[in-house]
Amino acid sequence: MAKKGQYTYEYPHPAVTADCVVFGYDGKELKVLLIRRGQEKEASATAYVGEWALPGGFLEVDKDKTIAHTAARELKEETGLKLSVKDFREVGTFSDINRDPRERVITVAHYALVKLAEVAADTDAEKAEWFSWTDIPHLAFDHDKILRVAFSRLKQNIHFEPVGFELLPEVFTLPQLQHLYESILEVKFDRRNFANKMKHYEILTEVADETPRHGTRTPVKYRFDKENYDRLKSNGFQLEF
Amino acid sequence: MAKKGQYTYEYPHPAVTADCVVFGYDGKELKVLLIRRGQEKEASATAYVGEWALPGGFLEVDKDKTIAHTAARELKEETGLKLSVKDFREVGTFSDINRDPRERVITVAHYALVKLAEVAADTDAEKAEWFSWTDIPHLAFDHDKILRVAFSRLKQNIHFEPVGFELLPEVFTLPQLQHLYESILEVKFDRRNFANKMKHYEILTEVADETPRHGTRTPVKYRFDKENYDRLKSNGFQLEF
DNA sequence: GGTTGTTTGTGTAATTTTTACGCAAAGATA
DNA sequence: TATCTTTGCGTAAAAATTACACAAACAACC
Repeated sequence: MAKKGQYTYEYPHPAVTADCVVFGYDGKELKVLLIRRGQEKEASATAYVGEWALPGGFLEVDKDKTIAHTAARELKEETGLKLSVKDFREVGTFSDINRDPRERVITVAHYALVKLAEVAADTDAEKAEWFSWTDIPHLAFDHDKILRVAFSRLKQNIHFEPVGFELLPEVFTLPQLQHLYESILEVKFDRRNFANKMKHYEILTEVADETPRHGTRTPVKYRFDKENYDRLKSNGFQLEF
Repeated sequence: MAKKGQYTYEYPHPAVTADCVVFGYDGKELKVLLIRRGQEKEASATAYVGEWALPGGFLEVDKDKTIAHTAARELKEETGLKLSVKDFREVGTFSDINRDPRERVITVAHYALVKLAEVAADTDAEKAEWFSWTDIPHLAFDHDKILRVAFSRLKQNIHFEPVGFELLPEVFTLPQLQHLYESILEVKFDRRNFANKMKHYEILTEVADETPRHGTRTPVKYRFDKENYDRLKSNGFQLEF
């Protein structure tokens, strides 16, 4: 353990943290990964022990190349989830002078999208838990606010980026995709118009169906065509949902 | 002056700064306010002395309520320009481990839009200078990158917010407004379609013309109708330019 | 004072995009 | 076998976007 008072500066410095809003989708609801505070073997005295919070932690000044690296490292440490640095999108900075009772802490919030089915096994159930978007508990610090801003950022970004495909499994159906869009945008679409519009973009590839699904007519399965998406995008096309 | 080594922490802390990209518009070109580094009577040893840079400076840990307050305070100190805290929109965080040669410095970039004609007299010509967007010098630190990101953020936001009106004088003409949109979006519009679309939004109020203008047919003058804009917006309308 | 050149304002038809909507087939359940 | 839910498909109406031409205001020039 480091000796107290080891690091001195001529002027006061704030602590800087990165927080992570990790969104997942189980085919029905949008979910968020939260941790319970307290178990940490961390530097500073803990605060909000026992409460739910966003995963996150302190920037390591001489290790973390960027604040996104902090986010990735802390997410791994606190939840077991190992994501690439470029999976994190910045939400914004939260800097209210009293947002942390211990000392002045500025946090840079990020969000990330994961394929829930594929990563569910990786999340350390001891520390972390997936919560439905509609059933989020009260959170520590200003994390409620961060969560709201992160969601609104996701809602904006879905208009211009194919973020939906990062939340769905490799192979998915149109009704699944539509339901996801409806969950994020909080609206309802007409099934036929949604399908027409999606197909018009030519970014879906039909996949040969193997495993029939549950109790109704089996929907056609698709895969996101990233090659074509990148090609269209480089030709100046916009997604515009 | 504070004694050296006065502030100690158990773990290393980064310094945090706020930088400001202030955009103005002179009726012809988009402009940016820059300062020349060096004159500062600041805490830390200076870096990039004599080079051009974005105005900005260090968070005062126990004074600045939020990082936006830092931006406003530093802009005032360095350029004389006094803006309200809510005039600043966050661009993003820049945190590369080597972006400042002195110590680890995280900066939160902001942008602000001003009515150039009204504030030009306030800017301290000793320290600050307005540069045309098309003729920006090389900047200190990673400020070139920050500037590019700030501009792209402005470019995005103009689609959803009436940002154009923050850059124009109270009273302006349609050709001025169109030219501003073209400058920011880097496209050309058809004059008639632009006028039709704008008028369709019903956010412009015609103003009785008093002072005829320069060498051609005098254009009709307008004022931004904020009341109606807010009303339309609360009814769920979108600007969508 | 007339001519020329530049800038502004206006409206409509053609095209494209978005919206609204009905029906038949696939499979599950009773 | 009948019924229910879910999926896939296409078209007509409405709305938005685009393309486009001419006349009037004013300045500058002769």
